[in-house]
Amino acid sequence: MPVITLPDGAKRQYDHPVTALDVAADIGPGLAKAALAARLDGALIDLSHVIETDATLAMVTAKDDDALALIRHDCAHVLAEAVLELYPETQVTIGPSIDNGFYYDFYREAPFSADDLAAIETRMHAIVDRDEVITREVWTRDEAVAFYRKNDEPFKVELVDAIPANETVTFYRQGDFIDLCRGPHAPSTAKIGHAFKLMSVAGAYWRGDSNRPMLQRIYGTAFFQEKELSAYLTMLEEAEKRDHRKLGKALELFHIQEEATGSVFWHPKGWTMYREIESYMRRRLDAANYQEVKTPQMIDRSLWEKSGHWDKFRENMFTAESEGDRILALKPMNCPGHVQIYRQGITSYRDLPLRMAEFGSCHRNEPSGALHGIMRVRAFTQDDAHIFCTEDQIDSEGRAFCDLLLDIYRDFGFDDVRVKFSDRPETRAGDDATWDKAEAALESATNAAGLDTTLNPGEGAFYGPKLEFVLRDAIGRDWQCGTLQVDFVLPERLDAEYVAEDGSRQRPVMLHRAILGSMERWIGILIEQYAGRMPPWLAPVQVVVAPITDAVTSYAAEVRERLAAHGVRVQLDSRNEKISYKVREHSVAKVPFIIAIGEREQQDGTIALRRLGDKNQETIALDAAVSMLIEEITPPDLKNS
RNA sequence: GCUGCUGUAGCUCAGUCGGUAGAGCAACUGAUUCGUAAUCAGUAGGUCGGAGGUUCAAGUCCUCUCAGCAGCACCA
Repeated sequence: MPVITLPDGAKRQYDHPVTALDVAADIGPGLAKAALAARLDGALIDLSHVIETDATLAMVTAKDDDALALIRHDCAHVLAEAVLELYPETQVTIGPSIDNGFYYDFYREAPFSADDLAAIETRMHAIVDRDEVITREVWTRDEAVAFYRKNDEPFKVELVDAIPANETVTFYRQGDFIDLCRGPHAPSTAKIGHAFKLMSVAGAYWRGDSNRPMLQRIYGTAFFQEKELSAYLTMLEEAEKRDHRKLGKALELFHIQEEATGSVFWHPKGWTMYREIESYMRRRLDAANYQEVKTPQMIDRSLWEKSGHWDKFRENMFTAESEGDRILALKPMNCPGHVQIYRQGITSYRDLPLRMAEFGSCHRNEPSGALHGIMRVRAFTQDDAHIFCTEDQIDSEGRAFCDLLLDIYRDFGFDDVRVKFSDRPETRAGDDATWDKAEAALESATNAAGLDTTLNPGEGAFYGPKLEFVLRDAIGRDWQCGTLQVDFVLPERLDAEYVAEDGSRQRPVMLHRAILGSMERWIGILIEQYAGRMPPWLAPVQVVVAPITDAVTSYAAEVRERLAAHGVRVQLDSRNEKISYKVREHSVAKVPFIIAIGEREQQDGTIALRRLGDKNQETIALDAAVSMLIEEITPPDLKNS
């Protein structure tokens, strides 16, 4: 008979099998009421689960980390129940909890409208109020298949069919609704509470396969407390405000228009940022012993055939015609071009590692649905480089790269970087020994750099393993920025070689690497990270000098001159407007420093400085202010030197 | 690319039952010289994304198309 060990180490002995709920009730009625599920020897179970042997047991309540996912999953079932009650012709398929809520995929001819969503949500509240008991049932797989065949639900039949014939499956029933589900679930629908909301409906392919039918996915979110829900919704609103597409327009950084979808028109202010970032990167690359090059925008198809891109990447390549039937392709990548430079002349082992960098403008014909502001475009510039090296140098080059990348990310204000490690895919080039070596080298590079990686099994490129450096945007979307890829294949295909110590000809390894990824995406991420309030060194306009009356304009102009002479991006706002109007306007434009000049400042040779976001201002002697501002706007890599 | 939604002034949006287009902000002009997040007054601004159709009449209804948005798929 079971001995139950509780989290505090206490043991309870029973002379008969008990349910998790029995144990909870034994501990106290409050706990029995609060319990949503339990954890049996670490695994989540229903409260109704019968325990027959010795085990450790912990109750899961709203305080538990897993509890939110649990009620969200419950909520998905309530959503499905509501949909079936309102639209009986609908087929339910799959509905899990996800990071910020849950969804359920439905098959139904007619699309769900916004009004439908409101009606469904209302019905969901009613179902919660009904407090339907949620019960678990164990069926044989064959029973389940027969059930769904009879109901003519092919999607469910497919799910159950995938399970081995002699196994059992579990169903969860609440009211008249029953669904194939692993569980666990809370004991009744009332446990969900009312702090939930349906967010949107959108298409989603059945089983994530674009060749299969499209279902309608209804997204929702749920919390334990109403105020948690409203906090989440407020957070979404705030995130929307820092959307780079809105800010890019509002701050006059760039625009995109119909005639050039997926390409950016950089306005003077946006281009100032762009150039500042490019200059910074150039300094960092110089310091890290990279050599910068520039390769052709269009290259004959024959080179892309050799490199393998024509085969594997043709759909995404733009082409142009010339001289009759000659086909040129706009480069989607810089690597083949770099190999052409590498191949000029003979390379000695003494020249390796050779680090070749390019701010390479690439064109890729991305699917229309993939385009997103300046984050995902068809014309973009990579801070690309290829390191030609020996296999033995992969490790040290990888480390140096990770260090450089982290240092650069830090300079831009990103400390929290997630790294995905993609190892060997099913179909690949190169033998296992080489892969072992490459993977080990990449791993040691990340370890040395102090990076935590998550494994992305089998997601490596066919030519080698890769690291992907991922940042998350304001709206919670992940964007891949940096990458480090080990490549044994391209040097072979494009016949790159070097002369080894013993005089033999050898293949170099190519490390493909980017830090920012694309200039466009990087700037988009920066805008969202800072909500448009760029660090002073990146701000398009760093200082505005605003005279309070005409009488002091000449002194204000002098202040402007002083700053401009030191390379400060400074403007004089001598318009006939009140100082409060100017302060508001330049604050809205997110200028980091506003200098107000009045009679007092003119007389004393001072300035009144106001920092963006501050309510107050300080009066500083002009000389001191100039040197302070110069320090403030100095790019991070040039500070203290 | 797929599903759904959206497209009206530089921006944010309103526009009823089909009856010939409206607000705020921005812009421009004038007045105001005013010490830290919007001074007042006036003026101008639109082939209603594009093409076709229905109608006496289309921003409004229908078809096609382009673009944007959300999600899915894609991102070597």
